[in-house]
This record gives sequence, structure tokens and C-alpha cells, in this order.
Amino acid sequence: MRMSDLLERLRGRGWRMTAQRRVVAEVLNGDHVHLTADEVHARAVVRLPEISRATVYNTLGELVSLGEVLEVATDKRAKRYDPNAHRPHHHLVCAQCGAIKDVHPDGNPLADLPDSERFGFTVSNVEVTYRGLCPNCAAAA
Amino acid sequence: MRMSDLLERLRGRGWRMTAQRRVVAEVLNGDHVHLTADEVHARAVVRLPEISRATVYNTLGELVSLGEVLEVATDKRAKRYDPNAHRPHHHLVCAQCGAIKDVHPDGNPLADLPDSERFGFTVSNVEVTYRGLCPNCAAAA
DNA sequence: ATCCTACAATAGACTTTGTCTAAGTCAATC
DNA sequence: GATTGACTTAGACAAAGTCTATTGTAGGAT
Repeated sequence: MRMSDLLERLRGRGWRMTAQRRVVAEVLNGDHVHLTADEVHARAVVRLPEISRATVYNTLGELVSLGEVLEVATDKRAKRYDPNAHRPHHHLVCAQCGAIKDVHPDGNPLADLPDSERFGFTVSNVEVTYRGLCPNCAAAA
Repeated sequence: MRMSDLLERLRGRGWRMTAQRRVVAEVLNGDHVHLTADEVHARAVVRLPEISRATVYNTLGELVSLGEVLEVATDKRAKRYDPNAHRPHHHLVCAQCGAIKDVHPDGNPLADLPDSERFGFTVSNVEVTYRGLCPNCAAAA
């Protein structure tokens, strides 16, 4: 996904393009994935010093609604934003240092939930979060 | 699991038994599962008006460390505490109203993560969260 | 090119959730 | 029933996020 693609898509959806929104989108499209809102803000400030926290939160929220970015709540701390929204994947998290990897397990967890376990819900989505220790933290332990 | 069992187990682990801890444990053992810390506090206050928020947080944290209670971070809001720690299960969450059900899907997600997708991590745990709409919210939509 | 106007951005107050600390209290042991 | 160290308390503090009133501006209309 090239940057211009994302910006084009957003414009096509009736987004008003502003310097702030462009910067937030650019920050997310780097290879530094899984940033928190504050990390996004910190990086955005480098390019556009006067951008406010509120705008970063608003823009991230809009990107999530548009389906361009995923919200990931792997730990109990800040939400993280994952621009890899167009390829389904799950997450592997280090319980010690919080490092996050995208993973693609076999199988289809949605199919593994029998009707008798659905309580009449309309189930649309599954998130699988694997937890463990990354090589670094395992070595330190 | 009877209440006295839990209290016995805690005492056996060297817990000093206090009115506050007893009340928190009792609140969690009702059939009102998946409470937030503040909900636990609210219910505890009914029985023991002077119990403080800090004590509820401390006690919940201790119960989690002891493995008697699970922390569940299904949504991005407050953590929830699940006393059903002795039977493994996953969660089904209503995206609208936040209702939570315990579910027992088939299959073994841990086995579905190939070595090539483990990045050298020592994987010890999987959480599966199903999302959708509960019957009420689906009807309202 | 300039003007308008609705939408967007800003600063900062506010809320929620959770942690920490210093001082007082009390359960378990002797 | 005295001792003592673990437990509890109130409230300050912190982190993450939301809301609001005001100011700014993108982009279409002129």
C-alpha cells in the first residue's frame, strides 16, 4: 500500500485533506507499526510542531471508523494503532516488554465456535492474542 | 467452588484474612461475573462502607497473582475481573452494549500457531475474543 | 483570485482508570 | 494481652482519553 493510495482513498471518501491528517496518515504508514496514540502524536509533532493531541485522537478515530487502521488493545495500557488493516492477522505479545508481532495462525477460530455457544449473538469477528516471552526477555529471565 | 473453599485456599497461601479481603472475595464469587474494579468496589462498599478503592485494587491484583481470578481486557475501557479462573474459557463480547459471555470453542489455537510464526517467542497462553451483537442490540439495530 | 462556510484544529479543562505514599490499624502469633 | 509487620486508608498523583468553546482553513462558489 503506497502512501498516495491511502491519501487518495481518504479523499475519495470525502475526507477534507489537512496538513494534520496527512501527517498522521504518514506516520502510520511507516514500518513502525503498533504505535500508541501518544507515540503517533510524538512522531507527528516532529513534522508539524503545532499539532494537538486532540487532533491525533480524532484522526485516529476516523481512520479506525473508515477501516483503514485497526485498534489493538493487547495489553491493559494504551490502545495501539495497526495500519495493517487490509490483511487479516492476529497478535503475539511479549508479556514482559510488550513487543507485538503480527501472526497468521492456521485454522478458523470463527468456525470453532458452535451455535450452542453463541447465545444468539451475531458473531462477526475474532481476535486471537498469543502471549509469551520474546527471545530477549526469555534470555533475561 | 464454594466461598469457604476460596477463603480456605487463600488462608492456606499465607493470606492474612481481613474483612476487606473477605468482602472482595465474596463479591467476586456471586454470579455477577466480569465486574470492573469500580463495580467490585461499589458492591463491596454496600457490605463494608469504609473500604477504600486502593484496597480493592490491591486485593484484585493479589487474587490475579494467585491465579484465583482472571483479568479480562475485552474492551478498551476498564479491566474486568473473572472469578471463573479454574475452567479455561474464552469470551464473546457485544460490540454495542459490552455484555460478556464465557464461551468454550472447539479446537486448540495454540497448536494453530506454527513455529515459523513464533519469532522465537516462548508462547504460553492464548486469548480468543469473539465480537458481535447480542440479541438485544441486534434487534435494536 | 477572492470570499464563504462548514468542517477541522486548538488549548486546556475534565473524566476515567489506575498507582503510589505516608500514616494509622489490626490479625496472627507469642 | 502485647507486639509487629502486614494491611488499610485517604487523597495526591499519573496516564489515557474525551469534550468544549474558540479559532483556523480547505475547497467550492463567485
